[in-house]
Amino acid sequence: MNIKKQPLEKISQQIAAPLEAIASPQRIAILIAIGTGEACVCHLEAALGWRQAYISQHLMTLRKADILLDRRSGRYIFYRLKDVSLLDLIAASARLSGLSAESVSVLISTQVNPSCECPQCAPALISVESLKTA
Amino acid sequence: MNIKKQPLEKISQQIAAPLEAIASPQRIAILIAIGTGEACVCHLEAALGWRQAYISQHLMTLRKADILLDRRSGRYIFYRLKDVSLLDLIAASARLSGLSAESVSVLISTQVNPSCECPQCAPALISVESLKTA
DNA sequence: ATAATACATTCAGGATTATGAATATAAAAA
DNA sequence: TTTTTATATTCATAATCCTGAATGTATTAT
Repeated sequence: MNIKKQPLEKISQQIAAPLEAIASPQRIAILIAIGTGEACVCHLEAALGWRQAYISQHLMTLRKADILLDRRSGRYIFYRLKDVSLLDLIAASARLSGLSAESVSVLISTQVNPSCECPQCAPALISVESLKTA
Repeated sequence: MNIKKQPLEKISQQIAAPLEAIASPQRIAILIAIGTGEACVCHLEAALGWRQAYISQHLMTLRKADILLDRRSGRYIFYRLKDVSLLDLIAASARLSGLSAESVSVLISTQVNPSCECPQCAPALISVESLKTA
């Protein structure tokens, strides 16, 4: 055994730390909405239908727990998962709840929201708009 | 697509349910102490060094969340994980905290506690005791 | 029947969290 | 420079949770 056996109490505390941040319906919805890509706050507003301040608070919790990374681009701030394997953890948790892996992955893949006008989603809308004025 | 797309809000609520029960240092310690085997409350008392009532409360939380199963045998009640893959979820969460998979698995494998006299641990002690009186 | 053992439940206070309202900041546009 | 846009932060409070103390219940032993 070349691994020093740490006390169970200390280990379980470290394991619990990220889980405590993740274990909330709101933050799991946010993490799924971000998925493997990036999302700005306004995208999440459109995707989730919540007020901006509320979303920012949950994002702050996830950032403090070292789960999210952020990147500024102009006046947008894009969030992404620090470790994409977190989605596997969410999938594993879904299995525990009796959900199929697909019922989650279907949601993760929807990156573009028609009611969102952020740089991530807008390109899909431009063609539609330009048709009207043409 | 033959899967009906459920609303994100509902899905994330279902996913969060078990996580909310698990996401606590105390209950993760209990789950690791139970591991792939069975444990009675008195075993957990010895393994964790907590008072009995405190342990029972956390066990109740895990039972309500449908994470643990219990089996009565005489005056002992043995708890076990309903789904052993939960340990994979804990391992995945340990990885997120920067812990090695081994640092957790080492703890999971320690099923016998010398300071516990429950039926699970006593067999290992009998030989030691019988040597003294022989 | 009484006592002892193993475990569960209830209760209560302090600590923490969730959520909304209001406000602040930082970048870009006018 | 003023305004607008996108996002962050602070504050307050109701709700929840953690934890310990006390007590209840079920099973076995005497």
